[in-house]
Parts: sequence; C-alpha cells; structure tokens
Amino acid sequence: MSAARHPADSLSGPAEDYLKAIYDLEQTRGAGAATNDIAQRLDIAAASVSGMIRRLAEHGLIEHEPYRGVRLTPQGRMAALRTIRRHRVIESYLATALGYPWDRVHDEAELLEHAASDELVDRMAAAIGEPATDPHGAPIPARDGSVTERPVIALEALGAGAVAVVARVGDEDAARLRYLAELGILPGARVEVVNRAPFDGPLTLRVDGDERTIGPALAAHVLVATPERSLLGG
Amino acid sequence: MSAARHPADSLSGPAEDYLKAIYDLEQTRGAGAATNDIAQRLDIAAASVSGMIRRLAEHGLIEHEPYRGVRLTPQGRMAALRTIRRHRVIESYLATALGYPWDRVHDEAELLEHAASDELVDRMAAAIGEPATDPHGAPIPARDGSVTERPVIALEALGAGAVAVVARVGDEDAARLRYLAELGILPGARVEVVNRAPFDGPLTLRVDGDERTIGPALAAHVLVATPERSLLGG
DNA sequence: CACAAGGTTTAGGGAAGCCTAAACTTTTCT
DNA sequence: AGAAAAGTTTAGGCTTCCCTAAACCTTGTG
Ligand SMILES: [Mn+2]
Ligand SMILES: [Mn+2]
Ligand SMILES: [Mn+2]
Ligand SMILES: [Mn+2]
Repeated sequence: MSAARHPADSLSGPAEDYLKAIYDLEQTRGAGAATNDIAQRLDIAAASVSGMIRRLAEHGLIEHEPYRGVRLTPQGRMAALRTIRRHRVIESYLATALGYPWDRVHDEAELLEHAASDELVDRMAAAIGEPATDPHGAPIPARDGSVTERPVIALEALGAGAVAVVARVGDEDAARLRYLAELGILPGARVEVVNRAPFDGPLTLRVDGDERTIGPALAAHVLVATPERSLLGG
Repeated sequence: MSAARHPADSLSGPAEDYLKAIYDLEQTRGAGAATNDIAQRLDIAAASVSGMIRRLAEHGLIEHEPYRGVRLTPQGRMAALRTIRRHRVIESYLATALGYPWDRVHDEAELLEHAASDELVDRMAAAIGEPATDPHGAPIPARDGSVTERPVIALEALGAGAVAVVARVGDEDAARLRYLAELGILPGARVEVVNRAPFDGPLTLRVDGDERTIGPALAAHVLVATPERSLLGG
C-alpha cells in the first residue's frame, strides 16, 4: 500500500552499500543475490541482511523471493549505479588529483560515496577529464546509469601460453593491491602465462620481462582481456 | 564507571555537529551553551538535545550542569576543532580547486566533514596552499587544534563614519551569501559606514565606491576588523 | 523417502537519534 | 512573595541497523 512511493533520493549509507553489493553479486553470479553472499560481502550477520532486504523491498528497490534471493528493480539498479559511479569517480579523483596511493582510495571512497553530492562528483569527474575507469580498472557508470563492462576473464582461468592485458583487479584488499603493484600487475600491463602448475598450482607469468609466480587465489582477483576475446567481442 | 574511556576516534556525524555547535556557542556567548540554543542551531527539539548531552557527557566530551548549560572538556574541544578544521578545509578546497560557488560550499562540507579522513583533509589543505581562512573568512584550525581568531566586531555595531575591512561573514544561509556577494561585501572588502539611520534603521555603506544600504539584521552577520582594533590588538 | 546439512527467516533485544507531551526548575514580572 | 513565563529534563515512543538464538525451508545424500 505504501510500497514503492518514497523519497528515493535519500537512501541511507547502509542501504546504498547493500544495493552495490547486490548489483555486484547479480553481475558475477548470473542469478539473484543470496542472503548469505550479501552478508559475507558486507561483513554483517545473515539475519541482519534479511531485515534490510525487507526494507529495501518495501521501498521498491529490490524484489525478494523468500529463500530464493533478491534482484534489483530498475529503480534499485539505478540507485546502485549512482552509488557505484560516485565511488569510482571519487577513487579516480583521489588518485589523480590528490596523489592518493591506489591501495587506499577504496576505503576513503567507501565512506565519501554516501556524503558527496552528484554535483561534487560531476565536478570531480570533469576536473580529471572524465575517466572511463577507476584506478583499479573498473568502468565508471555515466550519469544516466549506462555502463560498458568490457569482456574480461579471470587470469586464473588462462592456460599456459596465453597472453593477455590486465583489465581490472579487485580493490577491496589494500595489502593485495600493494602486492600486485609490486609484481607490476596493474591495469594495462601485458602478462603472459609461462607455466601453470597442475592441481590448482601457482601460475608463472612474464610481466614487463620479469618472471613472477602467483597463486590461483590471487590470480582469481585479476581480470584480463585476451586478444581473441577482444576481437570476437565476447 | 564506563565514562570517558571510549574509542573517541569514532564519533558519529550527529555527535560531531553537536560539538561544533557547542564550541560556537561557547565562543560567542561567553558562558556555557544552553540546551535551547543548541536545539535552535541544529534544528532539533530541545528534548532530543538533552538526550545527546547525556551521551556526550558520558563520553567525557562535555560537562553538564543540569538546567545550567554545557561546556566542552579539553577532549571535547579538540574533537570540535578537528571537525571544524575539516569543514573549513573542505569548503576552501571546493571553492579553490573545484570552482564551487561560495554559497554552496557550506552545505556540501556539512556532510563531507563527517566522512573525510584526516589524511584527505591534509592533502586538500596542502593542494591549495594551506589557506588560513575558509571562503567566508573563518579561520582554519591547525592540525594540533590551535586557532587564531582575529579580533572582529559586527558591522552592525559600527557608527557613522567608521571604516573597516570585512573579515568574515556568516555562511549558513546561501541566499544571504549570494546577496552579500552582489553587494560586494566579501572578506577583504573595505567598507565605510556613510550613514546610520536611528531606531535600528538601515546602514548606508560605501563599498568599492558604490553606496549600498543594508538592514541591521544583515549587518549583524558581517564581522569586520577596524583599523583601531587591528592596531590595539583587541 | 527420510533426514541431515546448509541457508534463510523470525523472534527478541540493544544503541543511536529523533519526536511529543508532561513534569520540573529557574527566571521574571506583578 | 507568589504566580506566570521560559527553559530544561524526563517519560514514553518510533525508526534504522545491528546482534544472537531459534525456527523454518530447501536440498542433497544415504
Ligand atoms: Mn573501490
Ligand atoms: Mn560505502
Ligand atoms: Mn561553513
Ligand atoms: Mn555536519
């Protein structure tokens, strides 16, 4: 009765973080986002997630099929993308305009994204030349919510001999980012899989002429574009 | 028993706004801040202020004498000044680095001040050359909490013939800021009181060679430094 | 098919912050 | 001084967002 007719502009910080998490989960897994997955991503008890799910559904931002998962409504997707745009523009601005190291922009953006106005975010984007991706290679949605996700594949999924360009790395863990930077695994870097040990063993890579060995768990957080995929268009 | 031994770094946004308000009230009024004044400044019911006062006192940030008012403890003053520094650095950065109009920096800073880290604020300050005052002329506290408040007097308090330099204007009301800018009443502007109508009447000023008339209510929000005061040192 | 395991929701509770109404204290006015 | 006015606090309630424990579905396995 009172559903779906709410201010909509004034989402709480926590609500915005839930929508972002649900958006991400919907993207990677094909289907709706599971309560447990949301809980894990946000480091919150599953029961608390159920509570927030109810509120978001009442506001018409998600649809909830009990015991089955949640999906964003068009309105919820728009809200998620607005927050994601803010997050990524802020990350980019901090790195480009203020010299922030790339392993620390994420935590700062995680809070600022809920406080910065659309106008501020637009001014930031303009000041640094409307970048297409954030410092970790993630695409920045446009003001209208449109995003062009490049076709990418996890570095972990490549076989020996494959050559690829790093498109994007997971940005949640600062220590991991520092380590990847040490290895030269940055967006735009060319990597070649020299060898792949069996039984989920480490990958030997050639990066910038140097040989590097990384475990599959780490390689799962590195997304790459392969020449074939680029040409075929995924 | 559990008083005064708390994280202290993690103050809520509302708590920081209360501390700022109490700091301001302590400065202008000489004595402790009254519940009603805090309520009016924050646009919150007086009863709600009593509740927050209890919490802030439990955290050792203020001292409360019931029915008499509150005062900041040294710890509370430090927390207030840290938030004020953030607010004013952010205002300055928005105006200088991002071309924000001076009538809109305040509202944006009012939210960002609770989300920006000290490191971000320091980087902003460095990027614009460590300004001494914000766009409205208010002094920016240093990292260690030290502030040098210039001796100022309300323009409203000047008599006919007085000459002064605008030091600072109230920044809470955007429309008022736009009007003052229209009149040329900006920090640094030289104003001369040409005439003063009796019975709380309007002041006629000369600003930039132009004659301007403003009411005493508006003049109360313009703080000026007079030559004598500057020389005598207040 | 039954049932254990895993995932999800409900029940009950707490802290923060806000509200209105009522009680209470202090100040001011007659 | 006594009473009205002004200011403050307390009482009782509400929403949001979090928690743990218990009930409840769904699924996969024996
Ligand atoms: Mn990020
Ligand atoms: Mn966030
Ligand atoms: Mn301000
Ligand atoms: Mn604020």
